[in-house]
Amino acid sequence: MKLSKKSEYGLRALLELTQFYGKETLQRQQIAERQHIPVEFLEQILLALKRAGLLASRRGIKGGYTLIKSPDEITLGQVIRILDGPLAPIACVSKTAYQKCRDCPYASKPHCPLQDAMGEVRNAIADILDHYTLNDFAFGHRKG
Amino acid sequence: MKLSKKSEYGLRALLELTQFYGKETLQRQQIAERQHIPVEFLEQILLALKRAGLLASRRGIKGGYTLIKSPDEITLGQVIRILDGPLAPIACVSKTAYQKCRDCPYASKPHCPLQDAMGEVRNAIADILDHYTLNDFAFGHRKG
DNA sequence: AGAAAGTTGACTGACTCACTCGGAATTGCG
DNA sequence: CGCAATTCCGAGTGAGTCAGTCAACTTTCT
Repeated sequence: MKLSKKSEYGLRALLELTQFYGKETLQRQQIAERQHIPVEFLEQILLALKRAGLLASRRGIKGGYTLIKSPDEITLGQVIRILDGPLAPIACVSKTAYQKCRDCPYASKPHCPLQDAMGEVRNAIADILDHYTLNDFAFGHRKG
Repeated sequence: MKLSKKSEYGLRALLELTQFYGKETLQRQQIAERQHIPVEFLEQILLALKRAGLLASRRGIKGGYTLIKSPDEITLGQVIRILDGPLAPIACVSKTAYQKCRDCPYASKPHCPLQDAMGEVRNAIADILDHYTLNDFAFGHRKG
C-alpha cells in the first residue's frame, strides 16, 4: 500500500507548478531545488506528466515547464495513476485497469470475499484522490 | 498502492481457517489446495501469522493450523500489517509505524500538503480494514 | 522405528525502484 | 553563425523486494 517516490516527487513538483500557474514557467533545476528532488529523476517524471497532457514545456535557454490544464481540473488520482499505475490494491477491483484474476478459486463463483473487501478500499481511495484537485492540494483542501 | 501476494494468500488462508474455526485443524496441504496457493510459500505465511499470535499449530502426523483468536477479533488491517507492513501510503502519516520524513521541504513547517492528502487516504483505508473482521470477510460484510 | 507433519534458514531468479548517464535536439543571444 | 542553456530520450545500474523453492531438522502419532 505504498506511494512511490516517483508519485511523491511528481505531486511535489506539481505543487510548485500550481503556485506559478498562469505566471511563470519553471525549470527542472528550480523545481528540484525547491522540493529537494534529484534533478535527473525529476526530469523523467516531468516528461511523463507532459506526455500525459498535463504539462507543456519549452526547450532552450529560457525553457521550462508550465501547467497546461487548470489546477482545479487535475486531481491527485490522475497524477498517481500516470506515475504509479492503478489505485486499486488488486487488479480485479480496478475500474481503470481491470484484469480478471487468474488462479483465484472464486473466479468462477458469483462472489469473491477478497474482491468485496478490496473493492471497498479501492473506492475509498479513489473517492478521496479523484476529488482532490491540485488547487486543494496547493492551497488547502476544503473538506466535504 | 498494491497488495502483495503474501497478504492476498494470507487472507485467503485465513478464510479457510475461519470456516473451520472451533471445528478442525487444517493442514498446509489442504489450505493450499483449496485456495490454489504454492504450499511452501503458504508455509512461511502461516508461520508469520503464528508468530504474530493469530494461529496455533501442532506438528506431527495429525498436525495442522488453527485460529487461536476469535474471527471477530481479528481484522484484515491486522493481518495486512503483519504480512505487508504499514497501511499508510507514506511513512510520515502512519500511526502504527510513524517515521519523520527527511529531506521533505515541509518537514520544518507546521503543515505539509502531502501529509494532508495521504493522511486522509490512510485514515480511509484504516477505517475500512480495521473494522473488517475475518467473520465479515468469510461470511459477508455488513455494510455500515 | 518410521512416516507424516510442522520449523527454520538459506537460496534464487525475475523484477521493480530510484536513480544516473550520455548524447541528441531545440532555443535564445550576441 | 556559434555557443550556451535547456529539454528530450533511451539505456544502464545497483540495491532491494517479491514470490517462491529447497534441504535439513524436530516433533508427534501409530
